[in-house]
Amino acid sequence: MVTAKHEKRDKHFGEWFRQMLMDAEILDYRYPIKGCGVWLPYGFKIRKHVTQLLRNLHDAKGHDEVQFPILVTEANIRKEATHIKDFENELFWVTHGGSKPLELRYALRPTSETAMYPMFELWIRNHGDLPMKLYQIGSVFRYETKTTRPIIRVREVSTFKEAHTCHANLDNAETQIQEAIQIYKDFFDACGISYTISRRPDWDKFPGSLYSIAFDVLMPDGRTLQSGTVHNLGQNFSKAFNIKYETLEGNHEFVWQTCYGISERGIAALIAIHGDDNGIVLVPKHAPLQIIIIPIPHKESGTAILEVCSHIAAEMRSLGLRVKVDTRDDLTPGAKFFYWETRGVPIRIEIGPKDLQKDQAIIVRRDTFKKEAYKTVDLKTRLPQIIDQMTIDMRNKAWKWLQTRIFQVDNLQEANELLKKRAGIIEIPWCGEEACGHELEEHVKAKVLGTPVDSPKKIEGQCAMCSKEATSLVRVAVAY
RNA sequence: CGGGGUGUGGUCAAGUGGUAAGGUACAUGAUUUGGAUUCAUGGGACGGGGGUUCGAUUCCCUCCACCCCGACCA
Repeated sequence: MVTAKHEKRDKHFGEWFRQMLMDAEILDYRYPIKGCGVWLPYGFKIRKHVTQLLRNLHDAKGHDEVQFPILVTEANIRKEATHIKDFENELFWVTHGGSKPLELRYALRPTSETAMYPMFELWIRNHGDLPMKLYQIGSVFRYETKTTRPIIRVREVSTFKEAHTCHANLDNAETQIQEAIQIYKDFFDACGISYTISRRPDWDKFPGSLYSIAFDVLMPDGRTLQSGTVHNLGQNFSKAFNIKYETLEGNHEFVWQTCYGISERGIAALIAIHGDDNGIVLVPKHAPLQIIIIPIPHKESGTAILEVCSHIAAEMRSLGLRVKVDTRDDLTPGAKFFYWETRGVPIRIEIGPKDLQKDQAIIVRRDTFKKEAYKTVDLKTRLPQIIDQMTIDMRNKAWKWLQTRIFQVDNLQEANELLKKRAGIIEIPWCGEEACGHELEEHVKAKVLGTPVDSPKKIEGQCAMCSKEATSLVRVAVAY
């Protein structure tokens, strides 16, 4: 009997991940430009479900979807000083129109604040225009590093969902931050992805923000992937872009802003967290195909088997499930098992001559490979249950795994040893001083993720660096 | 951006200063079908540009792309 193995995934994660993208036909990264990849039909369908989930979550909280241009004027991109300072070295520039050099060059947006906010200035007139909550899903471009990795570190982020909100005061902006965090929690929970939420240290916050809160996903190789961020921008950008509103009293005030983003890294996390050595494993919600029915042909009863298969398929479809019967006659059933396992189809139904006799079907779960026989008449009620249970089990498994990879230590040596072997996320007492944070990063050669937001723990003891009284735990991990 | 490595059909991979094995995938036809059935037949490759040479896939330079380490970064 087949069981789920994670040997290759855990020991050679990079190689495994690339293999998955190609084998499961998610993304072809052989495009001739560094850091760019092509979403394949199957991968694009997964992407569509994921982006639709994001749309639903944002729409439900009163956000409106928009689409801004990719080109940004140089003047605008330079308006907020700290912002441009951080992005300067990562910009792609458009310098020519046809064969003529442009007098004013354009940048490809590395994120869309500087594309959107000049328009916000025009749109926002008075308190009635607030709050304004917009989002878009599109591409941003960053020319930043030699070490690109498909989906995980790219030069064209092709699935960048970014939301931008404007508010009348800081309190409302803070409330929005909480709503954003909840949206992202809902998102990752629906995907069955485990995560930590940390408040980034000041030296690592989004350029131009008051503070940043990040969702980090621990990958099987022990490195964290920053997969979602929520920023409180304060009035930094509204002052730079002159976004003002008229109050009830007739005064003109700068708006308070937030922004929060999530990218295709969410899909990378989805693949990495649930996948095994046989392929990817999709949460039923996002699977382009949720049930694959594989007939086991037989000389005499072959036609009858196919009839039962299509009957079951029709029944599943009437439940709103995405289902398909694999009728290809040039492949053996075994070959089909492998084919659909690679692509992560959550449920497999096998129907052969034996099952026909007993009026039953064999149900196999992709995550556990658990095989069970059910009466054909019961499928209609049992399959939705199995799918729900599978979703819950996958999420629980992800969280359970994460818990085993978070370590609380009180000294640098222990932290260093754990991080050296990429054990996971380390939590260590910290006084909150930047100098100690940098010392920590240098000592363990890893990145400070920040202080816990999800489970603020009471902390007694001393800063592992300076021995002063610790004010909080700080998380540190080797990051992507 | 610094250091190192690698580019041979879709993919994996031998080999050569005189145009190139094999596996797998693909196509066609048979045969099989409860975990990748077997056989036959077929098409398809030396990353781009420049140089050395009678001749370059092979040697040199360069560009592009990929991989590893570091820096930077979501």
